[in-house]
Amino acid sequence: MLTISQLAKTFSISRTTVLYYEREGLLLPKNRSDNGYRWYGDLEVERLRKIMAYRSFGVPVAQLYLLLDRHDEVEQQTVLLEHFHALEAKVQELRVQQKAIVQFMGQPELLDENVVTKDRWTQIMRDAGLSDDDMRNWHMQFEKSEPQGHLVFLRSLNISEEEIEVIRGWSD
Amino acid sequence: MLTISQLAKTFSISRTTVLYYEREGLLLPKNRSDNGYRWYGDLEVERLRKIMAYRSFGVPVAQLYLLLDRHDEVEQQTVLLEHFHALEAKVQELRVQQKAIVQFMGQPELLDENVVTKDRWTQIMRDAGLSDDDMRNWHMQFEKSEPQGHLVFLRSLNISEEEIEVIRGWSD
DNA sequence: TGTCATCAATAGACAGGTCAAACCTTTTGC
DNA sequence: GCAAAAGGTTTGACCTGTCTATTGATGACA
Repeated sequence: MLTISQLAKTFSISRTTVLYYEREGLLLPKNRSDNGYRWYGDLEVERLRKIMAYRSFGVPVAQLYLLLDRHDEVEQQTVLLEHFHALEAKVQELRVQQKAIVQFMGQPELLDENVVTKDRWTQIMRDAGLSDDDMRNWHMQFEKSEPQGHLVFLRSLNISEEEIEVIRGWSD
Repeated sequence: MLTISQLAKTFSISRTTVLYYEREGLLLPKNRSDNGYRWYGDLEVERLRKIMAYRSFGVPVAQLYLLLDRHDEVEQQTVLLEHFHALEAKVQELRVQQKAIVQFMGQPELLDENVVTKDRWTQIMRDAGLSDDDMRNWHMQFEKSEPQGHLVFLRSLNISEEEIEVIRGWSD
């Protein structure tokens, strides 16, 4: 049996967070001693372990009850799948922003400034602290997730088609 | 010359948002009439257009001054690039969560109690052809990239706290 | 001059999740 | 038996960006 602070320490979270979960109806103490202290047993530890796991998936606290209280596996799988799609939607949102940035940087006439050349881009990335490997990984990730945007970007650097093919081929 | 509400309507944002940008020192009215009304000219409209563009890239308001006030293009490109990487980091974070969900949905018993024990997990990894050193490296990698997830995993194996500390300490 | 729209300035709400702090009571340890 | 530590409850801060609400003054129009 653990006190609230012991429980919190076990999971490297704060006492307040445990209280927050209790307020949300997610994690009730097994019982209270006469002095009002909360006591948590194995079941509660197990339950918090699940909560931490689901939270690490990014599942909102407000949806945890769907995964903890209902034991309908199909329902749970559905909830997780929906959350998965929600994550995907966020990713796509970020990708759109990345794409917009790349297009913007590749078309500096929007800023009435100079064209970004390959050398200039390389220097920019180097100044940002990226190693050659970092750049290679960056291109591979870009190619994998947004091949069209990557192509547009590479063309904007006035790189030869041959070199573009080489860079895009890194992902294979 | 536009009033604040006209300006806001032009960009489909609220008047309050324009005031917010002013409070942040990003967009000052060209002048004020005797009654205190704000008046915005072409320069201010153009400036707000840029603000809206950068915001659509997801650049935080707190960083906009780096892109608006400084006309060092290298500096601006660097800011945008750093933001690009910040977006990439967020994407990777979401991808890790997605991956965890997939793995979990494939093996939900991992979160059930007393199913996968340390011995069984060790056997699974051994069956998969991993040596002791491989497992050690696996844990170190896991701890380095996803300490919280690693902790959840180790606890799921019902390993003693002491042993967990040892394993997590391998990364030091 | 009354009425309605619009402006100014300020304050607070909201979202989500966690933590900190304040203040009071109980237990613990020397 | 006193002080530290840890428990209780409750409230607020943090983050970011935008919105609503409030109150009071001004402008335009009939």
